[in-house]
Amino acid sequence: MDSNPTTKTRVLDAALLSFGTRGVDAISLDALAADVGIAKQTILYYFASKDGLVRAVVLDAACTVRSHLEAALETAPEGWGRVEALVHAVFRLTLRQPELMGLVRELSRPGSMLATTFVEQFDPLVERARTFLEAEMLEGRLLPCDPNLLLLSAYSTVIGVATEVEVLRALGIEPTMRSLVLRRRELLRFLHLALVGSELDRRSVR
Amino acid sequence: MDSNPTTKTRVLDAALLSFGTRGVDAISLDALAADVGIAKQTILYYFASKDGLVRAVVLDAACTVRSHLEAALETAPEGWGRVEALVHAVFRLTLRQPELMGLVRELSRPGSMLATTFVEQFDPLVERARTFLEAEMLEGRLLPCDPNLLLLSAYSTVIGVATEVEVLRALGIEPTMRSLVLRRRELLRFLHLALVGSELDRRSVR
DNA sequence: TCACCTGTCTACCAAATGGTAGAGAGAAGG
DNA sequence: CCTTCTCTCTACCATTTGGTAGACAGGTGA
Repeated sequence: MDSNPTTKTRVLDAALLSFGTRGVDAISLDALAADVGIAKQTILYYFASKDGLVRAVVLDAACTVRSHLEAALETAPEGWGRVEALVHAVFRLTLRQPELMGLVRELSRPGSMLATTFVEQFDPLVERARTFLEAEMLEGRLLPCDPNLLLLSAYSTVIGVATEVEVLRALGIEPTMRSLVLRRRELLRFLHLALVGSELDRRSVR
Repeated sequence: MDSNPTTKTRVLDAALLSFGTRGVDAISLDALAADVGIAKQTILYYFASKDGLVRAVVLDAACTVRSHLEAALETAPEGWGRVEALVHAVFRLTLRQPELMGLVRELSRPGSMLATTFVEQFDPLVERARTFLEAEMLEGRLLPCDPNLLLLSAYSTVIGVATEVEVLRALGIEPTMRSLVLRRRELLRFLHLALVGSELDRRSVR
């Protein structure tokens, strides 16, 4: 770790945190500058405009998420284990940097220009996932279905379970570390049933 | 239908549309007034402040969603049919008023004050769903699990599949009516597997 | 007729916002 | 020592934003 981060990265980090938790529109450059402890103009020195800053933040976030997912796939076993590894990676990331997932949700608003920017970073990963699913279905280890729609269902479920804190509150579950682990386990069971079609042995859930 | 809606309801409707599709922060009172074709002050005559307007819109939206869900439950059969009926209701609503679901997503941002306001409207429905799930599990028609977490998974999946238009685009699926129907069918299969534990007969999917 | 209430408008305002201009400090290099 | 380049700052500015004050028109009841 660099103990003396550059001003630019400090701005990027603070922006990611603020944008991801409170939304891009809710954060002014003045507020962000005050947060970092610099003058607004210093931000505009590194990023031509607020739009430029937002784009940089989004690219940065996409890069972070992608590298974590790829790292998780590196060491993942075959078959169902890969799904498990990805879910674990998402939850780990959500725990450490909730703002990342917040930004993902922010971006997926219909019509958002940035969604494309963000999502393009994942094209290779999506392609890998698709071919993986097709292969598994062919070999009978996964129930056959449309891989695209399956990916969507799985994505929605994982992101939702990882980030829907307010809905959880409404259900009477306070979002603690413990409840996060429970949610992950329940989610894996849910996914396993939908994908593999049989009950997951609870003891085998990492 | 009232062919001559009051100014107040015209403001509410326009606000729901704008807030739901582009976000609350992105819409100024001036823009909204211009959209409705009135002066800004007229909005502030009916709603004490922008915050007041937003709250009214949220309550209105919650009421709409709730009444649709309740209506769907009225005529729904027992067991799995109830789940199906709810999913159909959500998709129907998403098709007719996408901005409603957009607002729901907007609200579920962590820390949003309005989330509570919105979600309180659904307490009775949630309670009903919970007891329903517990009863079904007891009688062996649903696989046993934590009803709260199951509700969360199901909610996330349904809302996600219904609203993640940008993610769909990234997967190469243009959001047409046809693809919406396909998504719904695939989602029901997904849910049926996870809840009931066996393959859903495709011909029986309404 | 007069007072009053409702609904809509024009005119205005203070604060905040994204952005520009340009000065100053300090290091680097000739 | 002087120039140049990098980085940060203060001082502004035009526009937008949520919100206030108050005028005006039309209807209603005493």
